[in-house]
Amino acid sequence: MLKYRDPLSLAFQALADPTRRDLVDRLLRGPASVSQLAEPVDMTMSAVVQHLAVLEGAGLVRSQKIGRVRTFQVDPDGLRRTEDWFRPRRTPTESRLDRLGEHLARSEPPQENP
Amino acid sequence: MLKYRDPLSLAFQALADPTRRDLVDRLLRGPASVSQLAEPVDMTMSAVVQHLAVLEGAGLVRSQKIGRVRTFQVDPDGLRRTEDWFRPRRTPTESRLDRLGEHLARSEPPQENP
DNA sequence: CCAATACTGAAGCATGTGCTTAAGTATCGG
DNA sequence: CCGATACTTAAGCACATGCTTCAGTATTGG
Repeated sequence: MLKYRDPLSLAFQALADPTRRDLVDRLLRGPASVSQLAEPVDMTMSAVVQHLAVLEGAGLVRSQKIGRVRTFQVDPDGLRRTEDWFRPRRTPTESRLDRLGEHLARSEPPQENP
Repeated sequence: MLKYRDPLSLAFQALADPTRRDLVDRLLRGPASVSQLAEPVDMTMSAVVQHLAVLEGAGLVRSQKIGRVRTFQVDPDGLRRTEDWFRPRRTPTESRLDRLGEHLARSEPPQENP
């Protein structure tokens, strides 16, 4: 079939599995090794590694290996690019608020609880 | 396996297919019948109907049948609920702008290009 | 050094997915 | 009424996915 190889399809596909979304959530709290990621999950490390490969293939996480430990972390750009699919597809009512938000974001840096 | 039945998984799964995203895009320009949706797509109407069933099962579109014509339209809430998964998962830098947007959206109705 | 640790990779099984074809069932227009 | 229209549904095929087991390969601590 060889048809779902575009980045958006890969990302949505990756997020369609609750185990993988849990892994993303874990990684949002900070980088973690394969063992650390596998520990709370009720399946073999092998399966977790396969899930991580899907997430990495979708550009949602990245990893690097130091010694025998591979450490994963979220790729914020991957998440943002996926979320960006929705923005131009909001209904007009939602879009008006949205355009305001973008306008303000462009014009003034925000204040943290002034 | 029977494991991907939660609404979020269904929605992401539905959006993981380019044909289905195209159908959503078509429907964002206005409601359409099955025939109208199937016409520009290079596959049988049967296949398109199956794609539409996936989208409807995921709560991304709705349909009603009048006479022999079934008309589909986007369900904006379904799309918004799916997009909402990303919001609390943005990195801190992005989140600051985001919280500003929400704050402003709550306080003042926007002006259209004054 | 060498056994424990931390993955890695291949094979295999059960199910799920994306199509097609083919045979329906309603409704409508004349 | 009756043929065209507009779906609907079921069966079946090829390939994808989510696991498991099992057999590796590097690293590392003592």
